[in-house]
Amino acid sequence: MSVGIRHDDLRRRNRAMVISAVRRAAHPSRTEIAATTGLSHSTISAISSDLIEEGVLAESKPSEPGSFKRGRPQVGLSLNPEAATVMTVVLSLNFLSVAVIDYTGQVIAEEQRRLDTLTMNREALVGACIAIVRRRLEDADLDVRGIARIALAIQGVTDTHARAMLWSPITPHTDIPFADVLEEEFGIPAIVENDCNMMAVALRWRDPQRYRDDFIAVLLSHGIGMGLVLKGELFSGTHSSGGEFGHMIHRPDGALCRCGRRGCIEAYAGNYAIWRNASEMGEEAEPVDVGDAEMRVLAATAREKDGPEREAYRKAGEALGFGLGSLFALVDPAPVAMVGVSAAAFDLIEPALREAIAQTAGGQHSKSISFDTEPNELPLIREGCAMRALTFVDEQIFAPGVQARAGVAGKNVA
Amino acid sequence: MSVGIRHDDLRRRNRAMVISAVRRAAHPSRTEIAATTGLSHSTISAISSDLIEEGVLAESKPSEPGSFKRGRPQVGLSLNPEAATVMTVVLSLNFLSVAVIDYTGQVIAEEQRRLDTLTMNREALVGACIAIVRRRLEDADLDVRGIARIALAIQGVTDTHARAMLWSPITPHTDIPFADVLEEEFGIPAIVENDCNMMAVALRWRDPQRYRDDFIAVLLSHGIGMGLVLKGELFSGTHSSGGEFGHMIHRPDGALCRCGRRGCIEAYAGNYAIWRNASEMGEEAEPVDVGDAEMRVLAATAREKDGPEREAYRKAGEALGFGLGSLFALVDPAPVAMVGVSAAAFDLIEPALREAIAQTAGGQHSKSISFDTEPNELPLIREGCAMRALTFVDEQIFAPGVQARAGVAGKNVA
DNA sequence: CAGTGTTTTTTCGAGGCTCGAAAAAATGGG
DNA sequence: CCCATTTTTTCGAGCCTCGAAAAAACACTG
Repeated sequence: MSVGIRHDDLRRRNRAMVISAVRRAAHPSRTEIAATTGLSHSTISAISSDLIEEGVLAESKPSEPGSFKRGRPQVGLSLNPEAATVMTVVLSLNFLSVAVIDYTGQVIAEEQRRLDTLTMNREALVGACIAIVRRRLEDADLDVRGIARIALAIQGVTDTHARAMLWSPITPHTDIPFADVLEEEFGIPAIVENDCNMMAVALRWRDPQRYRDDFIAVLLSHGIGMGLVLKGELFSGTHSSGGEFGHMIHRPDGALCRCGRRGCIEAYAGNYAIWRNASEMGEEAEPVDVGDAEMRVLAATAREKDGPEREAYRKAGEALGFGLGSLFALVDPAPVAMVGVSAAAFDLIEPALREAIAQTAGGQHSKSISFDTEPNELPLIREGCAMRALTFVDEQIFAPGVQARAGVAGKNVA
Repeated sequence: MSVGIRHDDLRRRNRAMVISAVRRAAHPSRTEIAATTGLSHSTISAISSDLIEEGVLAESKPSEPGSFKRGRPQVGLSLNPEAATVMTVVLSLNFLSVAVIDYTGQVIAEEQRRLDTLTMNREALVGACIAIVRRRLEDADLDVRGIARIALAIQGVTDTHARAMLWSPITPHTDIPFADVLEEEFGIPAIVENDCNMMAVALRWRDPQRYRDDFIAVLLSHGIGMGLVLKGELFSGTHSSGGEFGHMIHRPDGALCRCGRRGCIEAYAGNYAIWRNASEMGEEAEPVDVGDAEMRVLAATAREKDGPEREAYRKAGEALGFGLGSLFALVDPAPVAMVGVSAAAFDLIEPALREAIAQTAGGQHSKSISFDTEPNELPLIREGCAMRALTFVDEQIFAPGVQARAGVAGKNVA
């Protein structure tokens, strides 16, 4: 069942720890790393000199530029930007975006493309991804071997091993093994991740103070998604992907959801749901995709006068509030980030949301629930995706298990 | 943040692993342990001879009595029953139960007592627990030092560190620091755990085949509780206790719940809810405690004729079904164990439950959801509690961190 | 500008742990 | 009674981390 710790694992894990400490902090000194990891100075010294020699880390100026301290000045450690390069692919509704990222997380090159994901056939969709990746590789004048990992983020359900998209609202096709396809095509290890999970990862890197061990990222867009971090770890469902928060049941036998079921949270709070409630089309109306601009107009109208538009946002708030309340019955309250177009309309949503949450088990500790908003999800998803890919490089290439070490490290550490 | 692995941790963890392997399997040989842990024979040999010398393990007959294999016969390892003794305290509605357990998990002595938990004052409740523990200690002719740990299971919300009961339906009092009280009184380290979590722990020990890495234990009793195991670990809320499944919202502004809120699952599926629906008292009726015998009569009536009783169970099933469906939107479907009086009436609950679950996101994979029933929760809770206490002994006393080692191990390893 | 104090980093030997190989132990089969 | 077979122990090698001490690098002082 659980496996014992071998002697070689020790170094591996501690290497990974040093790398992650350097990635997290800005130019930490060896002494600072020793303090945060709890390892001795000698160990940190040994590991970091190894890593510098291998070209993973580099020495840089100390963290505090104006340090007027007495003794020997600290030498800051930083990631070597050229240690590895990764690629991110973000596939969302009618939109495909690719970026080449250096080892420090800086964007080297990028390309974005509109495409009609809903109507494309399977081969065209997969082909579009492959084509854009290939174009970036060629344009950036990069050797295929120069890319260490590819991470693909997609809206919908992915499998446990981050290898395939099982189901997605952006395409009628199911079970597309993107990771295998990309690996076969380019020979580069690839992973497939849920977009909301990547949002959560990005939030943690952006603001580690606020988004620390426990928090929730909710995507308010066409659909409702969620990325959940509990006890410092991404909480993905055991088999498939991130929690399908949007498809928790708000009202049994309630409004028609895009997924074909009834009463889902999304059927009240998704863009299409807000839209059809605002236009008084009824809860049975076929879900339509509404543009971001139209949603902004809708929000403006709702702010202006008390009509069906305002009521639509109220209903959305209510659904989200009861949903979060039920969620908080299971996992204790935590900070929430609202992301996506409708997050820009959170002022319209919040009152009903808070009222609903107060009527639930989560309401007791409503103080610890605070909301933050971020209207633009795409940059967030890409950032998270990049960090995910880089973390894989950190762990798999630069602090690999015994078997992987010789082979992979050899060709990537240049 | 995350802490590096020290060199001493290695032995500690591997010791813990060997102990747990012996506890899990029936008389495993050293070779078998080497296979399951992935450690080398030499390491297992060294660790187990240490443990035998310390009196934690003992050699016994091989696992397969009729082993006619060729070579040197395997020597089975087993736990030394006298290595340590623990105590379990289970506090439930109007009932207090204490047991003394040896290191293998066998019950040495026990005592049970009725008491009126709902009306007792705070001091009386705490005093009753102390008194029954003291009596067991004296009767069993045990030195206080002979008990290594006390584990107390209670219905309700406990704090993260397993030290206090924060809130419970069995008493009006809140924030009772049972662990501190017991430690102060007897000088024995104590922990406080949620009853449903202990049910889940026990199920895992009873049937590791079925209840392995992911499963759900649902308590169908006065209230509705849940113990959730995900990825092989008990999933407790981040701050407080196990998921308050019973207080997820089934119908916004719905039936009156014992917790004062409206529309909770419990307000449809708790004993009192089934009772008041069966007696057609309306969903506003004040919750009353219904005896187990009365519930059994109710179930029998419901089986006999199609009246309000049957409808009450149908409503309970519907609430549980939508609740599980919402849960399965977050954590992928897993086997469910229904425990408690109303689990004996699961035949009445199941049809509506399945129908509801089919209308939710969880319904897609309904194949992987299977139900098992266990009408009697008390033995399960006590078993889980015992295993919890013993696991603590395994990890904290017999495979302790560096600082704890000298002091504690000295007086307990006899 | 040399000496002193302070802090960071490296060096070095000690102690522990796990591992693989070989030896020892324990048994059935011929 | 010896051999084949399997389990368990023994032993030396190789790593890894640690603590202490040394070395390095700078600020401050007079």
